[in-house]
Amino acid sequence: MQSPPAPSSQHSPFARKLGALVALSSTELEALDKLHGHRRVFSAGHEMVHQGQMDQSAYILASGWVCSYKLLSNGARQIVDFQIPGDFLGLRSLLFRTADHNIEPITAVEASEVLASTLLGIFNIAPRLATAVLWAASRDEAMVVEHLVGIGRRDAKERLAHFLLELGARLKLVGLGSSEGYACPLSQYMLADALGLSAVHVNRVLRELREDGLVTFQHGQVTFHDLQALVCLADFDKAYLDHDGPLMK
Amino acid sequence: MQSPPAPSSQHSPFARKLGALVALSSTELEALDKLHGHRRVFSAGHEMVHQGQMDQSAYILASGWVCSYKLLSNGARQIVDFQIPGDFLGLRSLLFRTADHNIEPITAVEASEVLASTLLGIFNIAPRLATAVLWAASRDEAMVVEHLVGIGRRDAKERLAHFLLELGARLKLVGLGSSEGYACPLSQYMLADALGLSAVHVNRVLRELREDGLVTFQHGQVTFHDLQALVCLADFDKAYLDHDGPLMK
DNA sequence: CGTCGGGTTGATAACTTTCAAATTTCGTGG
DNA sequence: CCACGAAATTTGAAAGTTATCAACCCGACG
Repeated sequence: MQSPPAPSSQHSPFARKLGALVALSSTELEALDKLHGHRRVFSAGHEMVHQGQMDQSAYILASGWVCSYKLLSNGARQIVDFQIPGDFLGLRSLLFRTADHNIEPITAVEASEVLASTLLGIFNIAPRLATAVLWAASRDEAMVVEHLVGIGRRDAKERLAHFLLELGARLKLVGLGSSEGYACPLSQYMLADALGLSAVHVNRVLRELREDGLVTFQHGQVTFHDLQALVCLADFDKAYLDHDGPLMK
Repeated sequence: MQSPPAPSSQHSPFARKLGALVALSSTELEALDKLHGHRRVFSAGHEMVHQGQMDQSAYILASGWVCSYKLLSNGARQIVDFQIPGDFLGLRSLLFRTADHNIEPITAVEASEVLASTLLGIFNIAPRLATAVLWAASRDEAMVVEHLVGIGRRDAKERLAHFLLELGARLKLVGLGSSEGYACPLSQYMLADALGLSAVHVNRVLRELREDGLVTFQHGQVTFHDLQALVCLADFDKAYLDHDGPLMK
């Protein structure tokens, strides 16, 4: 969509992402590379961060899928977002003293741990990176907002269509998907908890979408059969996902 | 809840808010005061920012209520958040080149306009303020997340109860409410668009809450009749709204 | 093999919306 | 100060969407 000036493929996907928002100097790029210190591995189902835990780290996802969710006292779960490779996760857990949500790997995961002290230290060395991270956080917030709009004002079919499209667009940005489709390790239960629906209903709606010849969600694979019609049904506009290049020189 | 060290009442409510997150030096406080340059007045119903507009300013609300919302192509509206005095609004519209949502005053409003150049300039002079604003933005995101959870996994009654409590807690923080209740200029239509319900249903649920002796929402006044029972019904935890004092010295 | 989690389907119940209409509130001009 | 019209609130009835419950199927895995 655009060509960020500095950060090239030799830098981390995360640096590339920030570089698309704020033009970064080589000093700043070096500072960013420091973030990728402690590479850690997690396996599916073993929580990385638990609601209420204190002094948590953040992570930059290198491979695998993760989900962030909250649990209610009635036992219900709301998944707030899924993270895919290249995503920064747990910023709020790091910034606030205590984590306000859970983070759990969906697949096996590799991630770089980012300590609070490291991140704040980097903001000292390269202050403009704080602005860059603010930008990135705002983009994440825009995603949550879109998610909110979907749950609040779209019916199940539109909502599911929108979700599959958004995920596709995000995966495409990091080279894990195309306009044909993408590999997707999510279960229908997870879709349900993300979309505020029951798993049974997700299943039915998925069938409708399939029978309409729009998308297919099977065997861990999402396939778009009629992308344009799907975009139209979902009223999907990917503007909030990618941007027009560095806004700050 | 806590006593922020530096910023006292002589500074703006916004400075006080940031001061609760990051200890601010006097230089930084002065820089913040620069934000309150152009005081502007808006009247109810006249949009401040429109979805798609470019190069918008942000605002710091001095008085009045504002709402941020998105419109869907099917005509539905989802209110993402209400802003009350002391709130910063339109950060995303400023950070991204083009606004991704509408902002509209609910009552007559006074606000200080913050130009993009001013804000970024201040980050240059006082880099730690960027971190402080990142903190503030994360707190806002936490609110949106809580909102998302409510719409996704709470039924109408819990959702409404939670909403009224959250609003009350926020107003209390800026001295506009107490545990008795607060003045509230919102219509039932606005509640509906915020909570993902129909106005008719909001009305019915409001009646139930009233008949249960929990809260009353009438004549522009919210009154808590049984706060504890309401908190229990809504599973309300205000942890995400206030914080434990400066996390960064 | 037998179990277990995920997917699928039908039947029924619950919650919420929509439509329609009556009632009340409130600002404005006479 | 009252009358009027617009907007907001309220209520009932019917329709629609989604959840819940229950059962069955299937493939992975120990």
